[in-house]
Amino acid sequence: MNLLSPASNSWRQNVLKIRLAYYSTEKMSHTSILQKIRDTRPLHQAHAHIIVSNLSENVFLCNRLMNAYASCGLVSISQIIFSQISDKNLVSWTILLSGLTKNDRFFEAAEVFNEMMVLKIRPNERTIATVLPAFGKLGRVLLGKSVHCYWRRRNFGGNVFVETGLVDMYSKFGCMRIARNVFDNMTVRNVVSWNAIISGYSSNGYGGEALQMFNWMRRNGLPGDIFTAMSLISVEDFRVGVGIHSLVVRSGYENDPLIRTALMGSYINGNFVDDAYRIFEEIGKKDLVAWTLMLRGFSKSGNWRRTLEHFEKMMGEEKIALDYVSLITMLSACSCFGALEQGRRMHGLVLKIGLQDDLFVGSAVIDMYANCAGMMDAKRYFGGMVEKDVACWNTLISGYGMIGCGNEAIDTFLKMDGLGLSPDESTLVSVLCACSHAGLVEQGLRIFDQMTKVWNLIPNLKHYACVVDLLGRSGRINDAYSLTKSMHLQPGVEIYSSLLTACKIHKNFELGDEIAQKFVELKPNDAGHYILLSNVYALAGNWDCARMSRVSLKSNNLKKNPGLSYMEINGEMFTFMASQTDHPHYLEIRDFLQGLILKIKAAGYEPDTDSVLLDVSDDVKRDILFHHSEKLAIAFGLMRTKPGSVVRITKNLRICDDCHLASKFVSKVYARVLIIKDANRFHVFRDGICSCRDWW
DNA sequence: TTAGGGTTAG
Repeated sequence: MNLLSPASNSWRQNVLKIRLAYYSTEKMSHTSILQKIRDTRPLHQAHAHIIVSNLSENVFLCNRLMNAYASCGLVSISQIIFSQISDKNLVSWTILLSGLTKNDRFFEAAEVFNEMMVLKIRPNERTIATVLPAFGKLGRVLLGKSVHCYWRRRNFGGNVFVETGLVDMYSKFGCMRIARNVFDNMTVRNVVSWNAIISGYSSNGYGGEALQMFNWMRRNGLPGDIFTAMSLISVEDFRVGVGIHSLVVRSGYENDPLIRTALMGSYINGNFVDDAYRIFEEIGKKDLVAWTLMLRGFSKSGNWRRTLEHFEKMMGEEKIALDYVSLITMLSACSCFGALEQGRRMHGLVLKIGLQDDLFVGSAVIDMYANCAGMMDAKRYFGGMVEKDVACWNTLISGYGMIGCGNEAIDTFLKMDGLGLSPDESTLVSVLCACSHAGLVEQGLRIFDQMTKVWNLIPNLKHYACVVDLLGRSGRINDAYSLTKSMHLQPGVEIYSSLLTACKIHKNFELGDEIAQKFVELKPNDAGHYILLSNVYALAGNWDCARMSRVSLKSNNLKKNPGLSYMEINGEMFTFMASQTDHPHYLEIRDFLQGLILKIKAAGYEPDTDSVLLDVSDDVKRDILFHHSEKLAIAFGLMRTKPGSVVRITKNLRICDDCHLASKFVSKVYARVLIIKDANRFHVFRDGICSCRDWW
């Protein structure tokens, strides 16, 4: 640029204007979208000025403009400007990439990077640092690794931006060993580098390592910042216990909105919904994320009434505009509670908001119908989708699995494979699980065997857990146990709990005891696992160990989920809790249930007191069985629905042996079809027989 | 260069 040319003066003015616009928008990026729109005006004016002043050929100016547009979210204008620059330089490419990644358009960023490679444009350190997050978010492992190699070959030397980007990328791939290796070899590290490794460990479930790195960081004289606090909040060990809050208070970020929502999330994950709600209430201006988190909190804690009330408040009083995540959360809640009526309403909202082409929403709708209405409705929605991804197919396959249609699940799986859609890890979990529910042992084993050979998938712990379940439930416990010993992975809680379940079903207490020992060493932080352990001991008559397991449950600050059953009658949801005598309809239900028990006893039912795994008298056991939530729900359902109609119940835990037995008798004596969905699958009781053929 | 809410599995 010739500074003496007549244009130079106006050029300087324009640079000034653009800088002004740039800085104002930069500040705006943290505030509301409305303000952003208002402030793009000077930017458009500057842009217009550049065009009329014949300056649109100036690369420097165009690069600046692109950056300014991208910074306020108008990345598509950035792309147009880029396409019109005749002599693009490396900075233009880098700014385009940065605009795309800053606006979450990772796929396009990777495409642009590929185009650069094709055009033999060599990226520099800044370009690489810009594009690495995109590879991480997209899971483009090979591309990421090749860029890492390229950077090493070019021998640029240490660069904190690139190296931190690499740590973050490998963490997102789940390759913590490589991430750590890059981190350890860094000569210069800043707080961002530390945060990247800490967040990597914490998000990949290595809480201990995350804390270790945090301590090491502090020993290096770095106190950490808000990002460090965010990463530590999500550390698993912190969730259930001591010190999340005190750490945050000490860090001084307690009132930050992001920290607050992260805290809410960790309380919800630890099943401390009231603590989460306390934080929610303290937030002055609640955003969609906070509202959505509470929706999940209420539904996760099994409280449908509060879930729905919260949703109505969100829609009514607060006029919060729903987005796809909040709708998925609600659909998933409807699915858990078997709330068909509300589920249909959510389906309507999906159409109203125009999210019918969203694939995530699609899976959630299919799942809701599969759980509430049946496979016909699920299939109808699936059939109407313009585009279907692997997750949609997986949802359909697991739907078939839940109703015990193993062959349909396998057929759907083969159909998907035949269409050229490669199954992913979850597909295999869904299909293996479907085989397990249907008792299709040989078919399941064959699919598992073909995993590596045909679909190039390396079995993970979940796959092994499915196969262990498949073998164990069919009585091949020793085969299941040898599989866990021969696999290339360290067995986790899931594997041992599958084995324990098998030992419990087949009353193999000797092996059960051996596995229980290993199980205890793993210190599971899920209440359900301790209950299982306690039940296995109880069945073996080892009451001391059974009691100990329940004590460790308490000492680990874990809460057992109470047994809950739900029933929707004419759109109204009724909840029943085990042993709940203060239910508004309790007396009515109790009287009816007493008569019901007498009737089915006359038909041959005898309470299965072995299902009560507590060291109490038989009378107390019978009373506990009488008050199981399913039985209260069945009685209420028979009372409140028309003779001959189907009684639908959803249960949060797995149905117990005694309720399963009683349901069979009820279906025969009362000539009613009972459909009970438990935590695992559907049981359709008809004429004294269950669709699961007592295999569950 | 790092950060909060979501679907399919047991």
